[in-house]
Amino acid sequence: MSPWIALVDANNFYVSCERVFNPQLRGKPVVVLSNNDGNIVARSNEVKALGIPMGTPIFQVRSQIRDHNIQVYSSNYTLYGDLSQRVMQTLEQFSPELEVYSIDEAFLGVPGDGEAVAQQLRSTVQQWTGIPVSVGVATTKTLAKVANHIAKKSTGVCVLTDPSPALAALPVGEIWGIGHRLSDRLHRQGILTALQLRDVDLPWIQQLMGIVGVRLVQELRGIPCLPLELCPMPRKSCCVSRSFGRPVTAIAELKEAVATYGARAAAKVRRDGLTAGVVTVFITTNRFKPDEPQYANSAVVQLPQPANDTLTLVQAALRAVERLYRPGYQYKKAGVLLTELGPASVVQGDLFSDPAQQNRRGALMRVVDSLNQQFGAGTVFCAAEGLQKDWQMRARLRSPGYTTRWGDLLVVE
DNA sequence: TCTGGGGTCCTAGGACCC
DNA sequence: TCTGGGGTCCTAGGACCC
Repeated sequence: MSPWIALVDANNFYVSCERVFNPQLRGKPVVVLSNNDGNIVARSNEVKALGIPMGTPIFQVRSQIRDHNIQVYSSNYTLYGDLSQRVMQTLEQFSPELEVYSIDEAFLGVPGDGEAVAQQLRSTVQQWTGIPVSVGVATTKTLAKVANHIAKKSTGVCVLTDPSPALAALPVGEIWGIGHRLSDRLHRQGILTALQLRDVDLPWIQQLMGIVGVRLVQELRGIPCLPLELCPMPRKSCCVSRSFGRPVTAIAELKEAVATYGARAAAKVRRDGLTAGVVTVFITTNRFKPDEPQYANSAVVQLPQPANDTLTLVQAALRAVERLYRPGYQYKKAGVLLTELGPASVVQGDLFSDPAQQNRRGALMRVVDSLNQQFGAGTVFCAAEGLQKDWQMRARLRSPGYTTRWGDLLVVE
């Protein structure tokens, strides 16, 4: 195992993605919104400096948007996913020990001179992809997170050779793995800094936080407990859910939405070479409107045998909607969750299944997937998904698909 | 008017079995 | 009054992450 772990984390990733293809945004305050144009999920440094917190609902800061001429974008996950891949491919050049941790973060095992590698990682990613990253280097993942934290606030690179001063300056709630609940619990015990947490008694922390706490303390001490996950474990669930652009009351519309989400989820598990054994559908009204009647429920459909074809999964999801739907409510959100995922290669038929029909379904899905891949998502779809989709989420301010749609290619004049 | 989406892991308690 | 022990599996809820 390499002596160092580097955490490479993109700066303001979604904003940086927008800036790659729209250089006029550089130096200007920019935010990217969540799905349905609801909350701020990415902020440029200029916006952070204004004190607008992460996750703020956009409608609460309308006046600041106007006064400071903040540039606002809807999420463009296709673009961000594509640029993420480019960043990860760049990182692969540096080490075979790469763990892609999220869309904008990766851990790397790096040998030799941590400082030199960190500098090189940073400049190469910038040059090859246009995305600015910060690099934190230390001996465990948790300490690499701390190092990255410092890198972000300083030169973009930090090698943590002596962690103690950094830990003394770090509030316990900012440690990776300590959320606000655990932070409160630790505060009540008089533990305020990362350094204090590092130096607690192990049995005591086991009592307070369980095995998670023990691992965390060990990591702070420089003893690795969280290994690099070099080959990603196959996922265990797949969820597609969205808020609606407006309240939905009719079951017909709810069914369209759930069929749409179910089809998306089916395509995702097929892409990953998986099948699902169970389909769960959930629907809910708007929890932010306590004056309106509230209803939230979910229904589970166990499939007779694991499947990944759109027709089977959508039919199951629609049966669930019929069980769930109650008239008289304003629905705000619905979702489809696929679980009991397993490899598609080992699916075996049950007594009553018709192998010939399954082969035809499989062939059909391969054609559908390749058409949608080639000509764009939505080229071929289930009639149940609807045509108008008036209920669809808002994304009024979406940037073009610069890297994934021929029609959106950047034109240089 | 307007408040996101997609995941993972751990634990406690109950059901069930021998 | 007195009421096994140990193991596994499942589930719901809690907590966290980006």
